[in-house]
Amino acid sequence: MTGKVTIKDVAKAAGVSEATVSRALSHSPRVKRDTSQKIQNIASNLGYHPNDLARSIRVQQTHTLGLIIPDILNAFFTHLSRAIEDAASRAGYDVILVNTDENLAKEASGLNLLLEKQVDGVIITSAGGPTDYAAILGPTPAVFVDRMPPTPNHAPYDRVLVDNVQGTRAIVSQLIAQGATRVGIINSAVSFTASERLTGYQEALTAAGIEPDEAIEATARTDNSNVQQMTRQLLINQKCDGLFVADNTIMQSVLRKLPDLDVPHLQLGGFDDQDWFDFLPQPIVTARQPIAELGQTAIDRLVAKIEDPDLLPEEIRLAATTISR
Amino acid sequence: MTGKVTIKDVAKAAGVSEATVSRALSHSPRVKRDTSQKIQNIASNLGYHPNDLARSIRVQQTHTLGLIIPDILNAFFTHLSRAIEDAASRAGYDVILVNTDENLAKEASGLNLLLEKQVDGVIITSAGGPTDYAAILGPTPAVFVDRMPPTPNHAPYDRVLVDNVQGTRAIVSQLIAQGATRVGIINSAVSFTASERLTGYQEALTAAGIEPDEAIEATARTDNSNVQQMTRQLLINQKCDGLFVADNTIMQSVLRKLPDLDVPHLQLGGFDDQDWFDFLPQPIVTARQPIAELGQTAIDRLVAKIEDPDLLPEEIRLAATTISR
DNA sequence: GTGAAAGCGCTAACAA
DNA sequence: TTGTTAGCGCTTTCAC
Repeated sequence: MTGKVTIKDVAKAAGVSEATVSRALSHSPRVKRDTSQKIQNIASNLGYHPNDLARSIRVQQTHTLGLIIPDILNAFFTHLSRAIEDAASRAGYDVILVNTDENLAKEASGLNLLLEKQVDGVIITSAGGPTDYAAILGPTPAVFVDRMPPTPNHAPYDRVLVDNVQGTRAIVSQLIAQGATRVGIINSAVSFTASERLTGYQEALTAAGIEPDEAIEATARTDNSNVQQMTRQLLINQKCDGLFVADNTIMQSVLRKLPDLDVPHLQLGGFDDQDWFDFLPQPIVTARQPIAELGQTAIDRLVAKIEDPDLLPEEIRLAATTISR
Repeated sequence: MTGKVTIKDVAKAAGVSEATVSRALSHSPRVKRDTSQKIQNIASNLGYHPNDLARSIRVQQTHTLGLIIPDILNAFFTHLSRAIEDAASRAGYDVILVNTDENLAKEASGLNLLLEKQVDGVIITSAGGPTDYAAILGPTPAVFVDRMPPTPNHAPYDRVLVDNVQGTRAIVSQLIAQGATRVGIINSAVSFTASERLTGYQEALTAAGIEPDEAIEATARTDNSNVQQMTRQLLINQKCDGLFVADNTIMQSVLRKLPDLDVPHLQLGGFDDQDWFDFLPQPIVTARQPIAELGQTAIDRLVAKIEDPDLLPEEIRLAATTISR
């Protein structure tokens, strides 16, 4: 916490009361121009920085939001947090970020940390546990983004989600259109995402007159440690000529395995686009998620809820765009 | 800012004074076991979250650090901030991040924001302007990481930097060892980085008995908008058979241009490693920066400086590792 | 082992 | 247009 100069020092130096300094610094019209000007100068000369903590505690608002994500190193979340920060900034809020690494304990302690810092609201990418968010959050507004909590009659929070079913269906249909006849799936360990993407996958198969086959529906571990082996299993043993991969971290493991496998005609598709996919020798069909809109919408809803706590929660679905290379 | 339940509520419910609650919650030994236990329970039942703002203002410390980086979307900074956050967390500090987009005004306002939030210290990747950091920071401890400010007799701050000269020299030497005879450079727009990397580049040429040629020393714009054209200029017009690229964002533009150029035997090298370079058809020689150590060292120095303001600043150089593919 | 009271830096009535 | 005062939620002497 910085050394020192407080409003009192400025007041003293300017020969006015603290109240007047406060008014001058917030450009209140109720202070004379000269006085105001003089105070500004003195403040700046003294290197005065208003203490936002004191201010927040007084006005009961921090104009700060909390953001809970699994891991900033995951490219999807890198982009999502930047989008959220930009949107928040436009709305006049700062954001504090917490990485959970999909760990429920870290998520809970991160939430507590944010609440102790008195954030005005939080945006959560749920780690998907049985966490009782309402109990932790109390009256603090929240919105879930990208993933919903698995509560049965879900809590009174907004949800801003991608249409995973539609997105996956489109990709898998595209793989089939490109000639794949037997499309396997390596699904995500994140249950919310996984179940929706599995549905989309199965719908696409059914729509093409293909019977889903459980033998080629695999699920990655959280750390993806089994993905390379699954890739071999699906592409070699099960002779899949198409493969849908549920997220970008799994895709990375798959790409690492492919050169060993000699499957030049594989039709490969996955959720989450990354710009370096352009550079791959192997074409990939992906779903580009509407990240900027996700962030903007989440902030819009959260700010609305902060300003009007009685606002009823909604579930908003945004469409993903298919990209073929 | 969350609704409500304060230490006063807990005190009332427990039939004790606020002071006792405060002691109980901070596990002071000066409160009876039963009392303490009872208070803990009541607090938890009431959903009490201590107000960290009030606490910070009272104890004059926020155990929060500020981090100023150009852009979290740049993979190097994504990793750096995660490393810094992890190291900070281990040391008992939270961190608030600000993106500057290499914009001096944003850097200055971001710094002010952090100071108003009363951070105990800041870590800065300098945008490289003539900013008078000492004037803005006042007594707040700071350490520069990755890039130093261009002040002549530099301010009393620690600097944790990568050995750009050594790193670049190693890469360019490797390109030559692999057969390149005419190695061009596309340098960074960031002046600190650029000048050091240029030195390393020239040293490698000289060491190999090659005369540096200004005609093949180019500099990218901040937004890299001229990189593709420069790539053509160097590889086609100037007939370079080797190319050193000063950072990962420039590399991305170069990679986008290469397929147009038909230069299969190009020896390509660049600073900043990315794991997806493994998947490229084109091999690349890179310098892997010691990001985790960079973050840990920066935090170590900053925390030391917070605890002992009289600590003398140092400049620490960490070596980069060359990776050939 | 516990309570009363002061005060961190600020803003917002209320007065003047 | 400016000053006085109270108080936000917390910790910390200083009493008892």
